[in-house]
Amino acid sequence: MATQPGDKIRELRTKQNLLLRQVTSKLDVDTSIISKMDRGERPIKKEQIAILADILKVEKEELHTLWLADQVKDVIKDEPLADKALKSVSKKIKEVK
Amino acid sequence: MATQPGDKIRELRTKQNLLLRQVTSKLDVDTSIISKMDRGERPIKKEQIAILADILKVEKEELHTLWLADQVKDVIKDEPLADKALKSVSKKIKEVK
DNA sequence: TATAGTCTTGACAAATATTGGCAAATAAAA
DNA sequence: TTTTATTTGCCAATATTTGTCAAGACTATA
Repeated sequence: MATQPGDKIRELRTKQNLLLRQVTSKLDVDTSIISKMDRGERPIKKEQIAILADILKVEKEELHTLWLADQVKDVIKDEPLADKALKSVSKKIKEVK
Repeated sequence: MATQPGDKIRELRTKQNLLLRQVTSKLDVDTSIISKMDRGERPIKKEQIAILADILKVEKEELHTLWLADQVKDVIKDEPLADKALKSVSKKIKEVK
């Protein structure tokens, strides 16, 4: 299963036999950018997620959650205190609700 | 209780009757910067956390966890899917262990 | 092998964001 | 009030991010 947004995007694209070029046209970037986004070499912008979900006929929410988790992972990777920090944030979120 | 690193730093500093100027000397930045960091107007760098913990005689880990949580919060704030994303990241972390 | 189509890579410039310093304004203390 | 401490807004320097381009690699087909 795809756990990174890039993997998911590639998976969806290839399954639907879409070329990079066909995706870029709506996303308004060069094919090379998408190629890189696919492989996690370039970050994906939040606005692009919505467009991609549209093109690839997948729930925006699914892709967006994947993207958001990836953003978080970027912050806490290599951090020994990651677990503590995550718990504290989760707790704080609940309090707000 | 202080939940943001800035609040904590200010709390510690004032309790110990330290002036901004006295903190800046070891941190090598202008007082205005620390004033801003205190109030969350400027981000605090990771390296500065260790120095601050030193100056303020507090556990590095405590300050660092606070800082990390703040970084995460920055990413997920205003995100309706925050909770889902956080859970998925937590899960992923455990798997790695 | 040759060719055409697709994808990947790296270098580059432009745009954007981040940084800290300074000086003036404000607040607090004496 | 005078002095000291903190805050604020703005600036220039620096760093990061962005997308484009062109060249190279890969794949399939004839």
